[in-house]
Amino acid sequence: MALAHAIMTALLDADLSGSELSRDFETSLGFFWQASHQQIYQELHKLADKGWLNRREVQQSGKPNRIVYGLTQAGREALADWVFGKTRMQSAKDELLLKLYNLNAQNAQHLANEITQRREDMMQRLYLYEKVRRTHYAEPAALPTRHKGVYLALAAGISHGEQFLAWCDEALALLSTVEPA
Amino acid sequence: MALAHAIMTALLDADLSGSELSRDFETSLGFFWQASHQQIYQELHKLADKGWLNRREVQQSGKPNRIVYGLTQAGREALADWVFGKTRMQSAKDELLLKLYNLNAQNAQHLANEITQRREDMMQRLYLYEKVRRTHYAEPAALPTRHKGVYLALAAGISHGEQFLAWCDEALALLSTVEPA
DNA sequence: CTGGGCATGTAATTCGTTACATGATTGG
DNA sequence: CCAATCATGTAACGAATTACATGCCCAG
Repeated sequence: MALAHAIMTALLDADLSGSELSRDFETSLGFFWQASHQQIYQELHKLADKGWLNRREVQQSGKPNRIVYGLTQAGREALADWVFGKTRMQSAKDELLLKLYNLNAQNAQHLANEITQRREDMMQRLYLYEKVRRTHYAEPAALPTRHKGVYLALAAGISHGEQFLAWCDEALALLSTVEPA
Repeated sequence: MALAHAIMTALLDADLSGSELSRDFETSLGFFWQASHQQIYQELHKLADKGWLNRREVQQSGKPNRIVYGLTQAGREALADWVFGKTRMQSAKDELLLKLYNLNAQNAQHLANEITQRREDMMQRLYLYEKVRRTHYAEPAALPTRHKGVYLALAAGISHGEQFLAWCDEALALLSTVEPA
């Protein structure tokens, strides 16, 4: 049931449409939660049926109409309760590390390429995160309470990203010592 | 299909039974791949049917018999091929960070407790990882090729863990500035 | 000889992914 | 007008979780 709460969390600050939520799950929120647009649309229907979200259609000139969802009071309460429940999920699955277990002279170059690619993706992401930090969270201790939590999630993303870059460098250095087949 | 390859990877060095695999997925491998025993038993049957694993029963005095699985030649080849395919999964889902988005004066203490708990779990895990590194991977550049890959996965776990501890400290410090309700 | 734990498994349900569909809009 | 794109959605399938089941051995 965690996707439901992820969606409601994304709606705390602003009402959003399915595609806007989808984009959030690819960028900011995407660091610690992923969901496809298909999942999101399904879940939005379920949540609206449950009475945790309300739904309204917004006319747009020169664009398809958006269907915008917002938290109801019941939704806010369900979300607040959920925070006190048991926290279970902390899954991390990474095929790349699995593949490294299979390292040999034949595939070393291939794996090095994959790591290089990921390094670049992470740099890109870090650049965005750092920009957000500078512009909105320069002085964490002075933030309003809820924003402190958002800042901490951002900080987790940034420090994980920096650690990852360093690991990539170590990995590429070590892989370069593997003699090609 | 990645669970199949995770299991085969775990069987590269030694033949294992379902419960032994299960334990591996909780500890070493568990850092970047998780699987329940139910999933593992199901997948073992599938893989044996496919001819990628062989299966033999080992009599044990004073214990239930173990059913031990090992890679076949076909399994080794399928695994080697898989390394060259597209690497998609890098999912990370963490309810705790999601909950931090919902930070307020009421739940700050609860969240601080959860972070403290996770910090201790991670310390425990790091202690094990560091011990393995010291005893088996003291000089990475001198390792045989495949072990270099295993080392890199371990190194990813360790540096991620260290980063996480630092983040926990930052988080606890900032949470302590939230006035209780 | 019984209660608890371990190794192995099955079944039902929920969650997530892949593939496909539809209408409307904008760029060329 | 045609191709590409966006927003919304459905269907089928595969993966993962939850709940339950069975036999066997050990400790008390």
